[in-house]
This record gives sequence, C-alpha cells and structure tokens, in this order.
Amino acid sequence: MTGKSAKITQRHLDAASAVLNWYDSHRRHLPWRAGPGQPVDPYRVWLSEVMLQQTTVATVRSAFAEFTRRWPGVADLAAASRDEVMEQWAGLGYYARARNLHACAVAVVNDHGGVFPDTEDELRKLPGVGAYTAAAVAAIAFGRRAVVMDGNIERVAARWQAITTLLPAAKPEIHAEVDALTPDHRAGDFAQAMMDIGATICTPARKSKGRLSQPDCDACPLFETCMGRQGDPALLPMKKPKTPRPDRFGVAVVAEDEAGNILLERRGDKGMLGGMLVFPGSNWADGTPAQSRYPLEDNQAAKRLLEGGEAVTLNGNVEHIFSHFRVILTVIRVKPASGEGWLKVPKNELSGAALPTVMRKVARLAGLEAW
DNA sequence: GACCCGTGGCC
DNA sequence: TGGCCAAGGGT
Repeated sequence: MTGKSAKITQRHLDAASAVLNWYDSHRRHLPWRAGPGQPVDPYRVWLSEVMLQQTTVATVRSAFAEFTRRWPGVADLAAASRDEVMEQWAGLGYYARARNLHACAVAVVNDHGGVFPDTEDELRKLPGVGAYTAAAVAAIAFGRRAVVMDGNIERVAARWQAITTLLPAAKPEIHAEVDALTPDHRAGDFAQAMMDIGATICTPARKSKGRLSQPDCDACPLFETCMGRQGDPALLPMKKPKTPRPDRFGVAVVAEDEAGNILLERRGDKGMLGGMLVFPGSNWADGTPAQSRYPLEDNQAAKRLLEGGEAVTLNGNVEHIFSHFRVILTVIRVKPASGEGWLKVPKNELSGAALPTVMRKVARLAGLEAW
C-alpha cells in the first residue's frame, strides 16, 4: 500500500539480491508453495495465509491438508455450510478467521465469478483479508510488487537496519525499510524468503538458562549488509511490555438427556468463540472462584437444568489460557428433567462437533471424550 | 493506539 | 511453571 519508503541504496539492492539467491537454494518446501515454474493456485495461497495468521507451520500442515482434501477449490468451500467450516476449524483458534474464511469464499464466488481478485486493493476488501494477507496473496499468487510485512519480516528488517524504536510504534519505520528492500520482480519470492530467514535463521530471542538465544548470523544471506550485528541483534526488535493476563472463573454444565444427547448452545457471531458450540454455563467473571458464590444466577436457562436431576460438581477444574485471560471452570454434571430449548448432540458425535478446545477439556473432565 | 480474539510448543 | 511466541484482522 502507500507509505513512505526509505531511500533505496546500493546496500538495499545488494541485500535483496542476496535474499533471492539464498531463496533459490534454501527455500522451505511447504505443501501450499508451488515449486519453481509450477503454476500457483491463489485459493491455496489465500487459505494457507489465513491459517498461518498467528498459527505455527506445524499446526497448519495438517489443517491445510484436511481443508484442501474436503474443499479442493474456493467454490467447494463456498458451497459448504458455515457450520461445517466451523467444525473443520475447531481447535485452530481465533474463530473469526473461520467465519471470515467462509464469508470470503462466498464473496469470491458471488462477487468475483469464483476467481480471486489479483490486486492488493481488491483483495483487501475481502472478509478476513488485512494488510498482510492482501500483500502476501498479491505478491505470491499474482506476481505483483507488494510490501509484505509480518512478524518475521518485521524482526528481520528491524535487525538489519538496527531499528531501536519500540513496537508497535516502529511499524512505519520498518515498513519503509521493507519497501526499500522489496524488488520489482519476484516480490513474492522475496517475502517468502524473508519469512524463511525469520523462521529458521533470524529467530526470535528466547531466554535460555538466563541468556538470550542468538540468531544464526553465519548462515544468513544478510550477514554482510546487516547493521544489527554491530550490536546485539537478539535484543531487537524492542517491544512495549504487554498488559498482564487476569484470571476469570466460571461454571460449565454437562447435561445428558435420557437418549444420550449432550446439551449445547451455539455462540453468537460476535465475541469470543463466536459461531462455536459450548456447554451451558455462567459468564466468566473476574475475581473469585465461582463456586463460592451463586454461579448460575446470570444464566437462568442453565440453572434450570440443575433442577430435578441430581447435579454433581466434579472434582477438579478445567483451566484454559486464552490470549488475554485465563479461565478456571467448575464442571457440573447432571441428568436434566428436560433438555428443551438446547441444541442436542449425541454423545458419540461430540468429537466431530464445533467445540473449541476449552470445551473439549470440559468434556474430558466429565468423562465424555478420550481426546 | 489499545484491546479483543485461541492454541500449542518451547525453555 | 509461567511467560513468550507464531505468515494478523477487526473494532
């Protein structure tokens, strides 16, 4: 997109050239990457980029294989129901990605004749496609020159230029350097090369035995032009400290009717776990453990399940860490007098349902899943 | 800019 | 064990 570029120096040109040469012999071979001279499938590029948002390559490998086997093209994915997509996405997290993934496939079919738009601006308008994904797809799938900035490239560039400004304030400054580095041709290869370098050589610093792990600078194609090596590259990029993660407490009710169905509800589209299935339960509140108060006062429908049946509070808790808080759940098991009004899933079909991981932990504590 | 939004792996 | 991190997007 637009934005200031740093002045392009010979150092920039040398670095970009070295990166592309390195890529030709050291690129990672990943299922969603076309080989040299092989045709690129924009659907697979887009799908992999969405999956890779904040998610590791190892996790995406199997998920990508399952999705492409089930839905080989964008029209197949668009023709699926959203609930099917949510089921297939279960366990991958950030469920807005799954909602947007389906909405995006539908938009490509309905508004673009089933063909992905090939410019950054048009891609950017699709649901779930932000600055990074639009640039990546434009460059990788369509050979456009686009400035691709992700966490890896951000780190590599910040070290290469020895940028000491704190993130995220440093983003424009880093973007300007990446822009100046990005070649007119092979911008997609350049971006993927930078990500490979970030993932395998210019790795994030981790504390190990009280020291910071060091990047493998000797193996890096940017060795000669890197300014970060004049200091300690492991210290870069500098980041603003994160806000602490509070604890929340709540109750989940595992209710099984006479027919062996488990009672669930589907969350609304907005907010946490949107579109996914969850056990009835309380809200998750800051502060004190829920069992010390009146935990289901905020959910009368769930509370009603406990009336009539013998409710058992299970020993132990479910603990789960989300991006911005930790939740500790008390689990109550009950045979309700009536399951009316709840979504019913047969006990033996729970494993294929759109249950997020925290709810699978609840099911496990209640003895419902091997998992 | 700040905050919301999952999960698994690593040391 | 706890804190940090991963090919971010939406509001």
